[in-house]
Amino acid sequence: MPDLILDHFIPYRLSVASNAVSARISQSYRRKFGLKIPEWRLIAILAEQDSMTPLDIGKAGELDKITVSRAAAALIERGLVQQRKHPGDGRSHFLSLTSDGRALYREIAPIALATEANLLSCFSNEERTLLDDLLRRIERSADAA
Amino acid sequence: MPDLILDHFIPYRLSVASNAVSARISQSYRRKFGLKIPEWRLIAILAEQDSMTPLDIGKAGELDKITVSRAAAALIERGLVQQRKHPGDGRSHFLSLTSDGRALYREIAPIALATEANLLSCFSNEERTLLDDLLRRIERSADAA
DNA sequence: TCCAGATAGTTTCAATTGCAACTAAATTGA
DNA sequence: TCAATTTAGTTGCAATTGAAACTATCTGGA
Repeated sequence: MPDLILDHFIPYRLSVASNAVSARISQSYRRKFGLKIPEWRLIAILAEQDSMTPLDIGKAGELDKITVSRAAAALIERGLVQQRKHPGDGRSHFLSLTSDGRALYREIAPIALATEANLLSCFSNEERTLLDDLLRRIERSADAA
Repeated sequence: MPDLILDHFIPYRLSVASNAVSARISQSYRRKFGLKIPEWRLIAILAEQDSMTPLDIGKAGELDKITVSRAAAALIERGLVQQRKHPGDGRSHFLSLTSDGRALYREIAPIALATEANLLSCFSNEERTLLDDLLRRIERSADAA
């Protein structure tokens, strides 16, 4: 009856692949470091940018403001992130990693990269780049509409 | 400091792309037909296979048994899916679409395909096939570990 | 200047999810 | 044969998530 074959339906394939990868990755962040995915993402962003407002973190990491707010609160509580006043805007503030936060990042980053390498072990470099590119394009396409 | 660039980290790209696509797609199922993603997926599976047990549906669609159970209950409630006894196993049962369910499927399927076509409108056929293939491989890789 | 939006971030509350416990039926093996 | 274990599916409860309301601050125009 159907001309739609779920098994070849790209949104389905994408969701299944993403779930499988997320499950695999988040397990290791969670078990070893007690971090949820948004928390890990926030750390990774701050490691690249040093100091940012929650709003900019959200933009940089596709996190909504509620998620950023909660992740930041949890990380501040654990002493991994610190807050300081935004000089020009009293509603906002800057977030940055503490030295504990940076130390944690230096522990996790290699593991994250190794996990990724493992996931992609059967991919050539071209394929890897291609996947990155295709994912970006489909994402842009989805956002557009 | 980091050798990990979030923006090129494949698990991140995958998650962002999948979320963008899911958001786009689920909105249309939800608004037009009042279906959640697992409900839609269950319908799509039954449209292909005609009659299956919840267990087999779960295997076919990467849904866990709780999700299948709840989706099926909701669809039965709406008269889109029906249950009948499993002759050989009293613990289980068969699920299939009712004629209303099939009618709904015939409405949604073309929309789903059109949405997919739209998402992939800037992809060549080769790229499309390639994406499917790459997603399958990374998924297998993630499941393996 | 000061009031009417607009904006940053947080909190509250309701919906969704997922684990673990549960029921019921089937299978295994002494 | 029948008790112990396994399996199919459901349900109850706790954690996660997200939308909308809220607080505090900022901006722009009379």
